[in-house]
Amino acid sequence: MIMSKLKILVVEDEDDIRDMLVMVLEQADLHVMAAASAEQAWSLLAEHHVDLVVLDWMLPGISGVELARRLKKEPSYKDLSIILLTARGEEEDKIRGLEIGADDYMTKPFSPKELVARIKAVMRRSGKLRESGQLSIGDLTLDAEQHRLTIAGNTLDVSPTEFRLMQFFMSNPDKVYSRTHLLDQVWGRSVYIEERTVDVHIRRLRKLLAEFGREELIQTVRGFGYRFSLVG
Amino acid sequence: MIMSKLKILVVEDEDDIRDMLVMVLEQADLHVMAAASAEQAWSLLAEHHVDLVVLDWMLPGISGVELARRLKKEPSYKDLSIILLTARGEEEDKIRGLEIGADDYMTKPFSPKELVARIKAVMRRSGKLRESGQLSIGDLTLDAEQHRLTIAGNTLDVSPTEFRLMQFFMSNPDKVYSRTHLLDQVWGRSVYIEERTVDVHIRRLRKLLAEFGREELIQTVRGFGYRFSLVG
DNA sequence: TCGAATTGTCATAAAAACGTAATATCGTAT
DNA sequence: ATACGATATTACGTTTTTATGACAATTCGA
Repeated sequence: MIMSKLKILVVEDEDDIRDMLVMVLEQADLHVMAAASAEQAWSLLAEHHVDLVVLDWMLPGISGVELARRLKKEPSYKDLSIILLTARGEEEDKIRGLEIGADDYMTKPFSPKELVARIKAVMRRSGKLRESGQLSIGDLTLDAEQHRLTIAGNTLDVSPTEFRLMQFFMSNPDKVYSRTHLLDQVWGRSVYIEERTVDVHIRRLRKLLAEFGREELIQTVRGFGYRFSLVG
Repeated sequence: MIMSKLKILVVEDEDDIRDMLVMVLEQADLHVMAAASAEQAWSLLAEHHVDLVVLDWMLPGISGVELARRLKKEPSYKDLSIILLTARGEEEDKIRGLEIGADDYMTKPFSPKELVARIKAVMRRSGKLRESGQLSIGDLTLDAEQHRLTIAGNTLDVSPTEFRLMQFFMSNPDKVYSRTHLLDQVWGRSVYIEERTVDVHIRRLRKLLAEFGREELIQTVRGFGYRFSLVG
């Protein structure tokens, strides 16, 4: 299926960083626009459809936080996702950023890889990222378009959260993920949820898989987290 | 992604230069140790697995050249790479250095960038620059990402502590470690645990390895500790 | 608006991992 | 060959971690 690229707007006043961001995101096959100020960003947003804004916290004039607040107030931008870039680990910033309505945040310096991963995660959660057609592992098939999970032809009746969890696992098989990581990727960083909640969802998935004798696909790695893998 | 860093030993008597080197190399995401003399270097090498030595040509006492010569004579260090630092670009030094068996040389002053580049180049040549997060020794493979330990394809079911112990051994093969050292490295310096406890964990690992006839990989060195090695 | 489905949390059960001590073996210097 | 110190092995109580079932709050449709 052909699908137009996701459109990202980068708002960052420092030229070097902005250029770097643009390059990184274009590399990741995203459609990128850039603005050096909140004002410029505002007019670009008015003219172009944008899926997600990568927004620097500190901007001259109207700050990133303020812009985020205004965007979130505007009903026409309710589908717009926002990722805030904050300077080194200011815990308070994170909290305020998420309160304002940002979907995620990143602290500088960050790895390009992580930024792209977070953008995709945010997009996936907001349903803007159509993960390419089908994912098949063993006799499990996850069809993102149909939002359907089948095992040897039988449809599994999974809830939305379980579906996203399974989607994450099947997109990243064989690797161990901590509960924290799973919460970040599947639930998003803008919600605070107990780590143990992951266990419960894992159990629900396993219960479904068990009906077809495939519960061993989701493996516990004691002390670390969970892994999805065909091999025991 | 977790990936065992390349381990570098800097041997340089001048404090300023040594500190600078350490800083530069750490910046480049290398695991760095430092020694001020050949003697100190020798004992560090005995205790830690090191991939490459950055060695000053002129050292008080045993000179860098002499240390290089001795290292190259020692069969247990045959996989150790050496980069010599010489004061001026004396062509003669260069020749002697390479004759001795150094893998590369650099003349002071040099740019940090160049040093890092040469280190990577040497490592690449000797095949130590691994791309994946895998550690393979013989038919044993430890994959940090998957958090999985396999022997000839079969997954070994190891507990968290055993996994870390194995990870340490496989990152530092062919060297003897005392129980104290193992406790420090694998359990952490902050816990107090009986030395004999190490024996028990060693046994548990051996028991697993024995299922595949590989229990001799972990060897007892009476009076000193344990060693992980392919050679009996 | 009323119910079914979904979701997060908690309490408790169950399992796995750990460290220690007791005992058996082994290695080696007399 | 023997005794002594070091290592191997086993068993066991405790602690840590995970699994599970129930429940209340919330969401989502019908």
